[in-house]
Amino acid sequence: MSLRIELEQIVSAWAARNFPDLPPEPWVRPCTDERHGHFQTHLAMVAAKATKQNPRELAERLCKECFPPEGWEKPAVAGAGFVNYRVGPEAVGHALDALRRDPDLGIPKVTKPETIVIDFSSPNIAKAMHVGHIRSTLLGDSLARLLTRTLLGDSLARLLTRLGHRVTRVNHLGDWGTQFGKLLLAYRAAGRPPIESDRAIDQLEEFYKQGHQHAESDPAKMEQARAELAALQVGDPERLQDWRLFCEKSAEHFRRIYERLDVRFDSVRGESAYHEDLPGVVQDLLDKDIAETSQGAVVVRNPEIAEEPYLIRKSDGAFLYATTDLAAIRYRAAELKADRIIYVTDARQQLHFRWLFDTARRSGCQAILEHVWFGTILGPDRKPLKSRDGTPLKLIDLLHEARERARAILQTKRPDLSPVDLETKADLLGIASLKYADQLPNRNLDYVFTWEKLLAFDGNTAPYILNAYVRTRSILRKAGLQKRPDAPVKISQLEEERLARILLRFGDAVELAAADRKPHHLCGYLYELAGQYHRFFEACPVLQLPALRDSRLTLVGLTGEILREGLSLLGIPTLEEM
RNA sequence: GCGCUGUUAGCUCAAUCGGAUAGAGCAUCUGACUUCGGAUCAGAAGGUUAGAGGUUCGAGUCCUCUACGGCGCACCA
Repeated sequence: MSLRIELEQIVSAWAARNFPDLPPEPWVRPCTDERHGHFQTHLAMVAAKATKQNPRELAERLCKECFPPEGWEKPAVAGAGFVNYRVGPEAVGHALDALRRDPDLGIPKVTKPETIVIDFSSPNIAKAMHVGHIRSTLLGDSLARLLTRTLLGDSLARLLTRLGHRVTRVNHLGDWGTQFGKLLLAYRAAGRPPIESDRAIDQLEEFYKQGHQHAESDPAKMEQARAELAALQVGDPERLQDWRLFCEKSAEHFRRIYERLDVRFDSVRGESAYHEDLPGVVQDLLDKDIAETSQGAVVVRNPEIAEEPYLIRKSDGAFLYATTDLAAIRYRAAELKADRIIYVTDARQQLHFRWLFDTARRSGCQAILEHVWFGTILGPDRKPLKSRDGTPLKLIDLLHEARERARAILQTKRPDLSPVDLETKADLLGIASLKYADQLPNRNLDYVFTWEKLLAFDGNTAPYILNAYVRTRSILRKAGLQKRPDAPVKISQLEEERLARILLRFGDAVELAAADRKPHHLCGYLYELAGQYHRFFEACPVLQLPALRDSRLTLVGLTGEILREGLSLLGIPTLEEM
């Protein structure tokens, strides 16, 4: 248990006894300025306001009645009614004893485990994955890891699986939309040529582009494209065969990218899987008087959301992605037993999801529905990031470039590496940097992408944190150890006490990132930890002082484990040396 | 027009659902290499948090208005 939580329990118990009407909130927080103390509570001021008492007097009382645990200093009142607490070195040592025995490294268990479906990534068939998919892919992956880890916990977790969230990662592929009419049109006009695996996606994109151009400029072609789609959707064998080919080739492309990113799914289920459910979904909404017909189409209305209605069936009888999403919710609630469904998409779909959730709830959906949205990745010109020719930047090119740049830097820093080693490390560093840089900014904001920032080695970057990790490994190697010793930690210097206190905050950081669905909180924590480790490293010799050696090696080992675990929650691998 | 969202140091970003003197990195300047890995560390400088009101012990954070930007508003996904 973290120092903060230990104190939190004491203070919140006092709050519950004396001010039962106050809404629960975390009363104990780390001080922003160490000079005030290590932890503070503003409880007295909030309680004073609610009960019209004097805040300083209340703070004095809190001080007297809320004894901190053994080994802490006496609390003190400051400012308008803050109460400050300071931990002593022995208490920090004791807390570390608990931390080093905790296989979960301080990550708390959820009290109410849920079955959670996370819908993320969702690329379209016959199109290369591009830069627009990266945030959803990485954010969704991190959320899945965070939510899983929060509950599952490492080894102890197997015993406690039933106490953890059960996370199902879903890739909802765009494999059934109107783009297939245009694609089929051009593909068949070209005589259905074979699709070659190594450039399959490029070929398919080219056909789509042709079909799109033709259809846009020629109403007759547009009509043909519509006919192609209709033929596919009623199950024409030849079109179906073509469609399957497109899906297969696209799946290979996705698989290669997910493999490189180390992202996996429990369920890959495209829009086509819901095709047969759609008439029933619309009929059900009509039966329940949630939907109505309007100008030949079927719509849902809710003036609280918008004037314009939500379209679930076109006047020509075709269905839309709204309909598919409604069908998917039913499937996930009924078949996957989801208590909660989390959608990870860009900000532009907010209105769609408001409609979707509202409609689903009105039709009786019990699952909690959540839209976790994120901003756009911008180029240096503050416009959405594009490749040189103006098309969306392809993910595969992004990964390639990341590796090239990482290799170039490695070659100057580590000319001694063997070619094989160089390749492996360049690949890992490139991907680690890319993943970290993408998850560092608050997901709600647009952010500006630059290669310089991405692969920089100083500042808040993956290489900086990995460097700290590598140094922890290096010291243990030098000490002749495979893993950390498990010795009591004796705090003797300020820089090691600071390091220890940060280590003890890991659980809080993970919990915050998971609760907020914002992995960037974890990035901030890891950066702080890596920075403090570097300062500790400067100030505190580890191997030279026999009396402190085991204690400090334990601290070093714990730092390494938490860095590794934290990075892995972000989907970022570590390496033993770089 | 309606709605969502944003504006913090020259640049890129933080700030734990209202807490103490708003923090980092880059860029600029100054130091520390007989190193447990210098891909590091120490320090300087840089701010009226877009602007104006309001709420209160306390506002970058909440409310109102204004300015500027991004995005979305049936028959694409």
